[in-house]
Amino acid sequence: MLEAHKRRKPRATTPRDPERTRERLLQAASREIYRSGFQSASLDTILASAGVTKGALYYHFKSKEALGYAVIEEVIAPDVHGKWVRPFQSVKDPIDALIGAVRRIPVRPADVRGGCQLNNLAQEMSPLDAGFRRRMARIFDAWREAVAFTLREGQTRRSVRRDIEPADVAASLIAMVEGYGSLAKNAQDPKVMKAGIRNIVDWLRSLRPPGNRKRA
Amino acid sequence: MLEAHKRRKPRATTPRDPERTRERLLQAASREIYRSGFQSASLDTILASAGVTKGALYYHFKSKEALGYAVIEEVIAPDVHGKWVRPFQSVKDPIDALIGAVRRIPVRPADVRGGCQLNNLAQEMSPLDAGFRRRMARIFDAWREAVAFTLREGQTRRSVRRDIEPADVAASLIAMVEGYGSLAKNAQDPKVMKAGIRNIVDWLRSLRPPGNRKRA
DNA sequence: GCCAGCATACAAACTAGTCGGTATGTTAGC
DNA sequence: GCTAACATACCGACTAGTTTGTATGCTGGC
Repeated sequence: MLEAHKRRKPRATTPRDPERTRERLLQAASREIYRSGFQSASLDTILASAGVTKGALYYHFKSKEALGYAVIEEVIAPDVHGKWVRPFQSVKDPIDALIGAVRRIPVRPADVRGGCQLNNLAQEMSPLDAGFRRRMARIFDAWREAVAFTLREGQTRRSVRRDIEPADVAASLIAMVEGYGSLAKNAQDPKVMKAGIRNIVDWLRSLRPPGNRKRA
Repeated sequence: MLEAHKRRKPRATTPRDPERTRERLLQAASREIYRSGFQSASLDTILASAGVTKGALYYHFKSKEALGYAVIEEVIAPDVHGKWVRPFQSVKDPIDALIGAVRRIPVRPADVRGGCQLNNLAQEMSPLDAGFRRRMARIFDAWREAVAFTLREGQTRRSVRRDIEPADVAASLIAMVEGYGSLAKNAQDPKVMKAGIRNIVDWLRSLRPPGNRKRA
């Protein structure tokens, strides 16, 4: 503390770019929450990872809770939307589309070990904070509704069995995806997730109308 | 400190009962971990709930981590064993037995909101602590093996379809149970869990050999 | 000059864990 | 049977560190 004169700022990053700073905070928070959970996520870790300090954080977000809400709305929700909602907005064969989405679930070791970010946070925070819970419930609802929608459409086009209830099937699909994700996360083993995906795919195939089976 | 003579101990509880003290600590820890997760579980809260102080805790357990391990081995493991392993050790009809176990899943609001204790802890701690992970992986393995075992037995007795792979079906069952549990926990709604249970039961019925269907 | 956009310093509360002390229980020697 | 010596079980204050959040200070661009 003797040399009080070294006032040289590193200035490695862009001098002033509030939007970028905010985005860096969001991404850093998302990573740290993914690793440690929300409650145990340390603001200091987030700040170090984002390369800013407390002042920047509390300029852009009024509390840790608000930062968490923003991560849900601006990071997690768009991610789920891009993987499980948008792909089904216009589709030829719903079963093919669902199988494709299931097959696109990441199965790299790091992904399997970390689990599903939405499910992680939902498990941790749903009983503890209504703000978290509601925001994530909206994401789950949109997910389920998108899957049910494409199944209903498939039923009218005779590419999906008509003796199944789209809403129930959609819920089952999500439950199996998250359930297998949980098992694989505990096992810390991509093979568990891959086996789960195969089971889900087989089950999805069984939803085609009889006589309309494509492959084995 | 002036009146050094009042040496009357309240003695409301049993004067000295180390086993009981240990058990109270375990139960209190289990409750607090169930509510807040392991990382955010406060030792002070556990101690207040158990009615003892730090000395007692660190006499019986050498660290918070050790306390967590003990909760898994002495609280969670026996619970899962009693619900998902013992019931299948000798059974007439595996499908009936599995349906019974699924139907016995607690669906009271408090249970649904809190979620499955094993799954909660597995989700939180598996990527963070190998000791936790291994202990819980053993529980999941025993669960899956018990279900697969009873399915295999059913196959030899012609009460279970022979074109299914017991290990896969067992994993699917667990994935669905935990997956629906997750959805219901986020929704904070027993109806979600009840609907999931109905779906699981229907799926279990489809595992009977053709022509051996019992009820509708 | 002014103020948005941060950095810095600090506060208050909480964390796991340690440590000296103490009361109770058990055993050994006589 | 009495007591010294020791072991067990537990208390509660204390430490060192971490937590979120606040209050203030600085700085560059318009």
